[in-house]
Amino acid sequence: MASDTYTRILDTAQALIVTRGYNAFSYADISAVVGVGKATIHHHFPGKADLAVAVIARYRQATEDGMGAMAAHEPRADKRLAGYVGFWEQCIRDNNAPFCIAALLAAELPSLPPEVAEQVKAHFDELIARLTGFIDEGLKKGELTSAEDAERSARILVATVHGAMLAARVAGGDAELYASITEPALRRLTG
Amino acid sequence: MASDTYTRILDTAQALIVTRGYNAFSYADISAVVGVGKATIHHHFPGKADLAVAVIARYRQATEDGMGAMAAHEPRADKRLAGYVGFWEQCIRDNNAPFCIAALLAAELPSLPPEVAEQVKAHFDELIARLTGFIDEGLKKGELTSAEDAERSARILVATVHGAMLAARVAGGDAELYASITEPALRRLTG
DNA sequence: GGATATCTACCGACTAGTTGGTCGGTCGTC
DNA sequence: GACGACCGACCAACTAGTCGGTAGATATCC
Repeated sequence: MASDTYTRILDTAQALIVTRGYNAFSYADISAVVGVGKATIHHHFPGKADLAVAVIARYRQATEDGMGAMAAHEPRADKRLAGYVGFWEQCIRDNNAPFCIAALLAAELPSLPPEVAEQVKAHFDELIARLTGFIDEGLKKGELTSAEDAERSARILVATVHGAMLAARVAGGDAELYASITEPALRRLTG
Repeated sequence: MASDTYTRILDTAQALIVTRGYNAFSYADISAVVGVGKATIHHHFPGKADLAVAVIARYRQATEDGMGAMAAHEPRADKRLAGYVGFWEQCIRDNNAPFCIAALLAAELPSLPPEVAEQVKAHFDELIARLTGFIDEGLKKGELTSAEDAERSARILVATVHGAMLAARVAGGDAELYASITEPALRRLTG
């Protein structure tokens, strides 16, 4: 039973990590935003690494849920991939979570506590596995075309999406730029 | 005339930023590596932002020099692009500077001092401009083929390279993985 | 040529503020 | 009366940055 404060700490931590990364956010920052003492944060999450792990674990779950829902409700592989790519375009446009936490933390990976790094790696594995599944299915059903095998296509797509996020961030949160980079990558699969 | 200490501080700062990012390295770290007092670092670089700006400025110059040398000595556009993509593959393989500083700092952009952020943006602009020039020339000479215009192709290539760096870092510095992602992106242009 | 002034590189010791984290304790609820 | 949520006060370690000062090279003046 996640309490309200618990969830708000998690939300705030997630937002802070998305904009600043792991090393540049502090308990004091969260304390100020949530309006609760620093000790309270330690009560829910003993250490900073615990907090970060909880954030990514929840993020992984949300991703899995989203992917699962897509697998259940959207039969066409091309539309599934468009859904994944388009999801981030919308995030950048709305500026609510304009970056993939795991991608950001991946950049900082060598300076991350081991538990946190493991979560990041796990997210990448899951994401690649999901998309590989979608692409594999799409290739077999003829909804997608690719010169490469499914896994490699998935890795290329994810890399392009992450690189496009970076480009959009440098351009001040330019969702159009993100779209103009990812659209050809998507079209290369959907034909 | 850049003194020895000055250069070593710069080198160390660059190495630290590449592995940890801007927010997770300190004057004390550099002090310990270079073997000079913290005050000495402040003597050469008054503030942390000054140091970071100097690092990226030098990095930008090195990039421009490298790109210029390629433009001068390598006439074929396809080989120029392969040179750019292959450069990073070698960096990852040698593990000397296994990540583009500007790409790493781009992720941290919202938490960067404005002067540093500006340098990062400037690097991206220069890099895109250079590659756009290469691709534009290559398209006209028939050495390259692309469904998109030169600038867009350049942005796609850069995004793929940066995303592939991220993937390689997550995979523990896997240069093969980097190559397997970037190679198709390159082949899409070189035909 | 010798005394003097200036400059650069460098350092130890310090500061104010922040970091993640601990402690003992209070409050309300079950 | 036990328990979870919460808090203020505290801590040692670290942060970027400052200060006054030293050693050595170089330039200036007589």
